[in-house]
Amino acid sequence: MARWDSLEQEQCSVARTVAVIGDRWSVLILRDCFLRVRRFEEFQSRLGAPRHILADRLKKLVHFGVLRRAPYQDKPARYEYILTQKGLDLYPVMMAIVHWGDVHMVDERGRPLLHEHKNCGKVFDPVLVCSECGQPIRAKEVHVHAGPGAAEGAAEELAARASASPARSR
Amino acid sequence: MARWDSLEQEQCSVARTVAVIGDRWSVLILRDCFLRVRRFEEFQSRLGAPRHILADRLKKLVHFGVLRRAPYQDKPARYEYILTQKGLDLYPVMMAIVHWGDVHMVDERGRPLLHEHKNCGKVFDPVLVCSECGQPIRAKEVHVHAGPGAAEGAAEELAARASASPARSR
DNA sequence: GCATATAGTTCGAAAATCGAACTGTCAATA
DNA sequence: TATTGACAGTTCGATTTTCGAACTATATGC
Repeated sequence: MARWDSLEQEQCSVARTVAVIGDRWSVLILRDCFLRVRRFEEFQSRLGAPRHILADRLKKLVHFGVLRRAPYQDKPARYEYILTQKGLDLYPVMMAIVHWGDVHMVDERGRPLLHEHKNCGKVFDPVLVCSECGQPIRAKEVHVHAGPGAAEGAAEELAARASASPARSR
Repeated sequence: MARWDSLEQEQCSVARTVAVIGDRWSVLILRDCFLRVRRFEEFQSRLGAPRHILADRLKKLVHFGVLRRAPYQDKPARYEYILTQKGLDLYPVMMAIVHWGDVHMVDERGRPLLHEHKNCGKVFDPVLVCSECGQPIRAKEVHVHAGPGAAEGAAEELAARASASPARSR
């Protein structure tokens, strides 16, 4: 992953997130974390991943503060991997991924899992809404600005791109 | 990607989504798509990806119906890559990724990009809410059931896991 | 005839991943 | 006491992917 370390430095929140969870095993590990899997052997048997790859990914997720490695017994020392708050904050990413898969990738048998919101007691879908007005968000209703951490020239480039080619020709 | 083709077959919406967008370049390509990039050369110069890898990923995204390859001129024939509805539906995934990066991976200079909701005119954050009651969703407030497309034994396994280890010991 | 633009393809070298076997610690069993 | 089993990794050679650089193909403009 030598080349990919530079992603962390990029002036882009997608790139920086991809540096953390942008490989297949990491996403699957996190899926299992949200299903309360915590131990090496259990990750391994569920995922079928090569053991050293699993060890590497767990190490990396700990390094990035997404998981923490907590002892659950001495003699012999054993550790389990638990989501930190930073890791728990990936829940919207996971749910968005699950929902897209539920809508676009299911077979004729339907969804593998259903999600029930304990607060209201109903099976639900996750919906992405605007923090300010509460309405669902669609790509075309969003305008992108350069923020304080933008790269040089990003503002101009975004402006040019926004005016070019009016959204859709056909 | 020989081994990963089997992900598509798995009884899990995360795995099936990962089969489509589960590598680094694909996510970065999609980021650029949502910023209205459409042409091979522009993807290539923005991403710096090896050209054959880019070609391969674009081919795959078209194969999965996330992008379509549309001609924009004859003589010589030239094509551009445009998000389909299936691709546009990945917007919540992208926004969730961006937001996590904004919160957890920014440097001292702040967010690279700001998102303005045209409907309400404000800079916003994406929030994941319950489709049924409209409240924001947290991982601990969700109970997972086996759905109609679940694997054999999934229901029992989930039930066992839900009762085990009451959420957090320390 | 030659440079430029666009969208790829080809190829050998380098890096990541693979499966299988091995290591180390300790408890329980024979 | 020797052996087996559970757990959490590490090591290793073979395979697969990715990398960077060069090359191909089509057409326009000088």
